[in-house]
Amino acid sequence: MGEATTTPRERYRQQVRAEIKERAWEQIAAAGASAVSLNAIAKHMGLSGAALYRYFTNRDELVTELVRDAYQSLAGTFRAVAARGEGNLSGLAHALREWALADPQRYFLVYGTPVPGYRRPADVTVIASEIMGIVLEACTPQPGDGRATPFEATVEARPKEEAGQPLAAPDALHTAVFFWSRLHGVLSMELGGHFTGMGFDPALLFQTELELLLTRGP
Amino acid sequence: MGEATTTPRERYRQQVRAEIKERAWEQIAAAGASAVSLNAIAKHMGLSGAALYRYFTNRDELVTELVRDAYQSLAGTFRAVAARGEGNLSGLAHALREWALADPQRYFLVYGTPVPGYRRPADVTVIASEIMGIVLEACTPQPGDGRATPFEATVEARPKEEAGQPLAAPDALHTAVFFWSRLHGVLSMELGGHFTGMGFDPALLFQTELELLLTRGP
DNA sequence: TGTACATCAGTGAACGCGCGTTCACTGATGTAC
DNA sequence: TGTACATCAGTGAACGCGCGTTCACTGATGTAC
Repeated sequence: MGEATTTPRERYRQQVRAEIKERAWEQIAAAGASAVSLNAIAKHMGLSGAALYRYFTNRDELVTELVRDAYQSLAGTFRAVAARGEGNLSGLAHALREWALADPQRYFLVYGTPVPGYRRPADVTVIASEIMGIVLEACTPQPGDGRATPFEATVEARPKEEAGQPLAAPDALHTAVFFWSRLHGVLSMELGGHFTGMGFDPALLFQTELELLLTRGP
Repeated sequence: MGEATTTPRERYRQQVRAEIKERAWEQIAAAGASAVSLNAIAKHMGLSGAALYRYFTNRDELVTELVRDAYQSLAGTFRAVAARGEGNLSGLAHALREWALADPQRYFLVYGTPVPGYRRPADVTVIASEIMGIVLEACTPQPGDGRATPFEATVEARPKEEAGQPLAAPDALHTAVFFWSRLHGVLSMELGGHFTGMGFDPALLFQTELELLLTRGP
């Protein structure tokens, strides 16, 4: 254990911080991100509202911390999947879906409606590009790999251009972006309830979209 | 003009209602949907807060009305496109993108992060399915049309199944759903700023995704 | 081990604020005769 | 056309509420000698 130097006080501090964030997540799950309230969290914890200012300088810092944690959680999930040797597009896709379904509001905090005027802190942007990096890696043909692309179908089998307008080369970045946007499309429609009453199984839709991506590329 | 029976008072009423909604949209554009405030709107219009209760029974009714208007606006846009004879997938896609870019927050009010616990009123759901109906129509081969599907490439040229797992038949509903989810994916990533700093032209991405859909189907 | 001091978690009162909403009212606009 | 009445837009004061945040404080926990 590297944190042997951690004092009991510091440990307690981190526990309370963690509980504050947990309560904040409960509020978000119950009424959306704008419902996060320091006073309400304090009351729920049996503390006075002022006590929370020992742990966060203000409400904004708490929310920013939640956003950061959300990004970090996804990055960690992806890293774990990759470490398990399942860091291909299929593995990442299923990890993404599981992660999103586990806490939809956390997912939306990252990829949902942007709050006008809100700027992601620089370090969060770094985590975001780390996430994209892992996807990108899955889209990059590995040396020693049998195939030249992450797809089962070969690139050559696909039409090179359409109606005289050349399509962008299906390079890794291109693939990663469409991997992301398509899965986000299906996922956010599912979580937003836009499929309900249409007689579709969202899991199957996700799977279908993923398979189309895997077999044909973007 | 069928509204010849409208009294001046009623006309005035509608004007004020319209201005209230306009101010509400400004608030949404500035700080998100949760920032809609009757008092702030009233102050901005030079009225007392209580005056607005002549026009909306409460805050909730105003917000619901905005949601309804957003759906109706998109439905109207789609209807107009169809009436212009451009109701194919390409025409609808570009209309969707224009509509979304014209007012991103309006777009997100419809397809953005769902507010936990919020139920769309029944009549809004009706409009939503009307919108889907127009898309569905564009996905349905028209009698007298030269082609059997809305795609340039024929269905037969595509592999019927992959790895022994049969793909769902690319029928109209299937096509419509993927049309919607893919374009929503690209659009919401663009509007959410998740493409910034990646060196992509969002318009081109949208166009590319659309063309892939048109030439290869879902 | 005991004492003196420093650190720090948490309190409770207070601040100003903006919110949604109600209510009795004034005054202007429209309607009926 | 003029008068009597009804309708209705808007006022302003008031309500209770919860919010974020500050501040001087108490009391418990940790540290130094």
